[in-house]
Amino acid sequence: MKEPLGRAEAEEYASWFKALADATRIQLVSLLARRREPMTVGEIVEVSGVGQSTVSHHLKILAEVRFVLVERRGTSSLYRINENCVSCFPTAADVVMGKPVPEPPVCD
Amino acid sequence: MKEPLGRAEAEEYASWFKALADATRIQLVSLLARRREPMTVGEIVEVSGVGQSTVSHHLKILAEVRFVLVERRGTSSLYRINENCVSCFPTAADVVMGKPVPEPPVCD
DNA sequence: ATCGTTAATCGACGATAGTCGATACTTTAA
DNA sequence: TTAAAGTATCGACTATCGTCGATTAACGAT
Repeated sequence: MKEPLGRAEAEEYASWFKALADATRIQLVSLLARRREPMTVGEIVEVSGVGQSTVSHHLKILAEVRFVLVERRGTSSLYRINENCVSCFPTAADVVMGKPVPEPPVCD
Repeated sequence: MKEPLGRAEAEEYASWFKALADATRIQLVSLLARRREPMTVGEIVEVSGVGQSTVSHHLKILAEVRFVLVERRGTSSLYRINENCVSCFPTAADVVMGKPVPEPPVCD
């Protein structure tokens, strides 16, 4: 029988799911996904109604697993969905099947 | 343009991902997935090395989203993976594409 | 160089979540 | 009915997380 996941792998898997385990982050992802163009933090703050520092905090978490990509343009930061990461994001079936934990893809 | 997810839907999505956003729960799922037969809480406690009340607590969380199914047999509780739920578990792409939040499937 | 704009970081607070030991509950066996 | 076994729940503690306001840092314009 195949061995169950060790603690280290389990934590790696969990860190992926943690990125989407918050309603605010789900909303930010949903918002970015519905805009063709990248959005600045200020725009996101306006539309979402969440505080600026809070938005920045959540975007950082999403960026750490490369779910979103950031590009600095002048004094602004442009955030957009990383389509590559969306497709590499692990599924529940991956956990059950014991698939190796994906690494966040390196992009631009 | 399609509307981004509202708060209520975002929280429903988040509650799915929260179920797998903990390393211990990932390990329990992984363990159950690799055993053909259902396991009792006692067996899971032995193999996982986690305290009995902690195991019970995590199994309850997994059962609430029907990721695992429980069947009482005598004084024991038999837990097993719910294959239906594994396949209906939302993916990151579902969030991005604005797919309706899945309902945990009703089983047996 | 300074000022204004934008975003990231810091510090603090309350809320939530994970863990454990102890206790209560449920079911079977005697 | 009692006792024993197995599990769920409770209470407490700690750690982590989400949020906000304030501050700092980075950049462009004047």
